[in-house]
Amino acid sequence: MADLRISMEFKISHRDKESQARAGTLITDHSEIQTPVFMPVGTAGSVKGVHQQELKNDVDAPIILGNTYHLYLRPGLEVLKGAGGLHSFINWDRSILTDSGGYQVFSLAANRKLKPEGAWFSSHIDGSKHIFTPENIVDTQRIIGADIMMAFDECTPWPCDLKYAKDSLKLTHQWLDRGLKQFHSTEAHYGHRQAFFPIVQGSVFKELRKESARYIADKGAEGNAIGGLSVGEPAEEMYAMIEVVNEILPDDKPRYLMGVGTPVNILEAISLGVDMFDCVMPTRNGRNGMLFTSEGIINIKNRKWMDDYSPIDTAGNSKVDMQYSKAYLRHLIISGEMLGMQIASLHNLAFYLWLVRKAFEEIKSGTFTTWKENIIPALSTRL
RNA sequence: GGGGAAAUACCAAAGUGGCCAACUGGGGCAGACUGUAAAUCUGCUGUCGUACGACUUCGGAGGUUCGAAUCCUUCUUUCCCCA
Repeated sequence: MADLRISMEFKISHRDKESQARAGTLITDHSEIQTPVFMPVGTAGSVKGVHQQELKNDVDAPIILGNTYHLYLRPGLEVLKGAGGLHSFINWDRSILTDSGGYQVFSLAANRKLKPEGAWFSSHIDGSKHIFTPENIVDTQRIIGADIMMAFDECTPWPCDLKYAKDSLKLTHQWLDRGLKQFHSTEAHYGHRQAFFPIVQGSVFKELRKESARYIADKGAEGNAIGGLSVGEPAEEMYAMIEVVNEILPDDKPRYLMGVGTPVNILEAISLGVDMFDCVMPTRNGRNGMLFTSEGIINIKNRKWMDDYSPIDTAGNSKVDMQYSKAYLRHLIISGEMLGMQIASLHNLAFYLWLVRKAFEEIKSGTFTTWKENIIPALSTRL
């Protein structure tokens, strides 16, 4: 079998002395990504409520996510193929990472059946039956054309007993080997390179996490992911898992913590040596009226903002922050106006991207840990 | 001028003798949301109390009844139809 083709470059430029935090650059054929990075989630070919143009010009996201399960069901592979891949279809010329559908194994558990060969799904759209295998998930991600493709895994639920976690991990590892094989024996379709990230599982069991991290580290992939966390377990358990896993995962490859999280989660994970993040929180919670700001967390639906005409966030990381008042945004969200959801999503994403860029700068200047400790109280304050 | 219908909590609207402090919507208040089946979901919404519960309510007044939002009398108000 051929060696993993080099499909991206990752260089760590700075390291924090007091923690495992690193600052670096990840380069794909579509964009240069400064790490740590937060990747907005665009499940179905759209970061909900935010234009691609805003993602570039205002949020300045170097990479966004897509989801294999959702894109496979709709618009479907023929449409994606006809468009020449997802980048072209959605008019996004920066990087894209696609989740494999492993999370849907977890979140759509009621609609699926796990078998050694793969996972049978009933479509949440029309009930039709489909099988996802480690192989066809690679093929599908080839058609989507993601710069970074994810291995097909089972994101274990929480709580979950040791036996279940063990069996699940075994399955995830078997699926990984099959996915890798498929990855190595297929080619990218659209002239740009694609990387393939394996995913560490093991629930909240340290020994399983270590075993999984060793198994994955051995594969020599260009980047590695930590999955199965932030599914309900206490944050401390999540941090403990990240810590043991990162002691084993290759230091010179990017580490991607899947599905995390709150601003505080992200800073803590950065200090544990994580480089990449994604989460629906800034967009979903934004649509539901929660704002992450430099001064704390705001539930803009609360009555107290009714006549607060101050800017959304005086730190002003996004153009909308100074353009609109809290009172106006509250009115829009309360009234169900779609503009409210758009502004909230844009603000939150801009805030998240500002946070990781700031983390980069602080790591670079050797002040990350102090800065982190100082900013955490504000980030977790409920206003 | 004549005939008919109706008045229920913030709004709309069920209930037509006890299971009613009163269905259900809406509105209001608060909470949840972490690789998006989510512009979604949950709770509360007469007063006091954490709660068991207690107390005051269904236009006003009076009455029938063991018991009334529900039946009777009367008053007030609103709406509709015919002149």
